Amino acid sequence: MTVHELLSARVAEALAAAGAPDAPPVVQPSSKPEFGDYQANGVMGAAKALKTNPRELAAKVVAALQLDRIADKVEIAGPGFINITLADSFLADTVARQQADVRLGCGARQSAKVVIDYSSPNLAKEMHVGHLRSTIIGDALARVLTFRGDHVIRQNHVGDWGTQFGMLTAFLVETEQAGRDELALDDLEGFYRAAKQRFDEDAGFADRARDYVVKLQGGDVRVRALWQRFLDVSLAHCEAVYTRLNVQLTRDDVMGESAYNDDLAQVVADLKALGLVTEDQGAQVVYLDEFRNKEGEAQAYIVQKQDGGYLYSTSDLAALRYRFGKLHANRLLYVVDARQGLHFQQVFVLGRKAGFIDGSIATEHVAFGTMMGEDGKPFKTRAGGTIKLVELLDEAERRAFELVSEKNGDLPEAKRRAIAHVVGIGAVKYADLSKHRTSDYIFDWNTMLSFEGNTAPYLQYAYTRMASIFRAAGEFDRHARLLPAEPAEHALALQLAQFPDLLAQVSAETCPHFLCAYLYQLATRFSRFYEACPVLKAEGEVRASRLALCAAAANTLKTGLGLLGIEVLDEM
RNA sequence: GCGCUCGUAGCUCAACCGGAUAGAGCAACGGCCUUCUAAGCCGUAGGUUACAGGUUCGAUUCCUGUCGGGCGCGCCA
Repeated sequence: MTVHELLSARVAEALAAAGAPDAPPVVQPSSKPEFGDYQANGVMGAAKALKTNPRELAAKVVAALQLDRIADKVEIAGPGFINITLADSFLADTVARQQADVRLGCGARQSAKVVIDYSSPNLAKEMHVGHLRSTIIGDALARVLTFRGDHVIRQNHVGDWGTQFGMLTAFLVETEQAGRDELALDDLEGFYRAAKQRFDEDAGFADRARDYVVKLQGGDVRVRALWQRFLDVSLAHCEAVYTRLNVQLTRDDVMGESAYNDDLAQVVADLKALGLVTEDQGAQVVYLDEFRNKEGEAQAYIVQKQDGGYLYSTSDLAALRYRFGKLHANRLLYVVDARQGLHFQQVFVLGRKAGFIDGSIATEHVAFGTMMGEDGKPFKTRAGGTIKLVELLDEAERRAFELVSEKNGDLPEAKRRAIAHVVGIGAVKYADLSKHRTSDYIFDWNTMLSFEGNTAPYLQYAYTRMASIFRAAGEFDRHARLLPAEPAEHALALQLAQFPDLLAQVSAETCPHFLCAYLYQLATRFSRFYEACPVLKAEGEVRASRLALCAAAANTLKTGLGLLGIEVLDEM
């Protein structure tokens, strides 16, 4: 049982004993240090329901509250808040128990089978900064859920199908026949641009491209082979980016649009059999009552074009059915741009209506904001293009290398390069993960590549301070008895004890920024402890306790950053 | 036109589903390295939470309206 669960249960019992059996306890970490460690706000609501005086009810609740050996102090404040200060010994025991557990107290719960759809780049082009959010938010969620004991299945729903692949394969044939090596596939972006230009300028080529689409989707062996070659190159590029970003996606996780090609006709046939489909102007359309506007007009959801072709609306239905029926998931997460919100609502509603999924499965669109430019308008470079992801990572590592050379120039260059990699990539990822995912995303080199304040390097720096202490200390007992007597020690121990509750929140709300905020607070509390409480200069059991507290902090910080896909360093 | 979403310090962002005096970082100003890494710590200043109503003990949070940004709405994904 976590600290929050324990306190909630005890306050609920006390409320029941005081005559409010069904009142929610509303326990949460205190908003200010003066209010103790936790506050229970449920009394006011309960008093209102019972039509009694909240202060009097609070007194009854406090009298009934069983927190022996848990809390040091329980006070009533304001209109009926109950402020709880936890006992140092309780915090010490809680932290010690967590540290003895590989899951840091986050396991032992009912696990779910969760499919997470994330990253999902279009393989026609190189990955650009717009792919960052889905990739790292999804990866962090996959790690957190796995850590908590869920069975996570990653699905990289790459864009590997559709009209542009006809154009690209046709162009591949052309360039090779012409022996134009300068258009080799190692520059995917340039290759795409050249193909697009050719498509726009030459009607003959455009016709050939359209013919290739038909051949590709019809299973033509030669065109399929060209297509496969293109995909191999593009996927290799993605994998290089994933490796560099420390993102746990492999080729085994790829389940692209093309994988559902053979199911699409069946999806439409099933929808028709259920009487859900209407033909309109030659297209097969589903109208859903759930999406009517005030005039009573239903939103159209096209599942088949008038030329017989299918759309992503169809393949998403096929994927939905696959993830439920074949993968047997009971939770589906789609880490996709918020602009597709309506689309996913339609997919979920229609999928349920068509029986592709049932009520036992949770479907969640883990939406994130649109990337904007520094002027607050939709993002574009001066040339109207996009910034490649590798360019961002190059710049991040370059700046980090400059900084580490300035701060710690005595280190050998290879070491500084290695540090710059971890710091630079960490900064980029943290800058993104630390923002609420639903807010629009402003792309800015400086804020994204900052190394001060609430940034990954700050957290990594705190870790190096811990590591430095361990180096100087030599052998010590990581599990020595904790005696968090000083305020800074108490605050740090409290923070550590809250780790399981925090991860539960991240899992429930699918919000990695909660974890960032937690780790920042952890690092801050450690830094204060570091300033206020000498470790190596202390003696006897105090020294042993502080070393063990550092060890617990280091373990939690490293684990937490690891769940964000961010590495730590022993020195930087 | 309809729908979704957002509007918080000069800037970038929080605020744990209605709780106490709205918190951080950056930028500004002032302190702290002979002592475990100063990428740090401490302090000062900075707010009519876009605006107007409403709901109640209590609203950044919920409801209505207005203004403003972004996005989405039948054959791209």
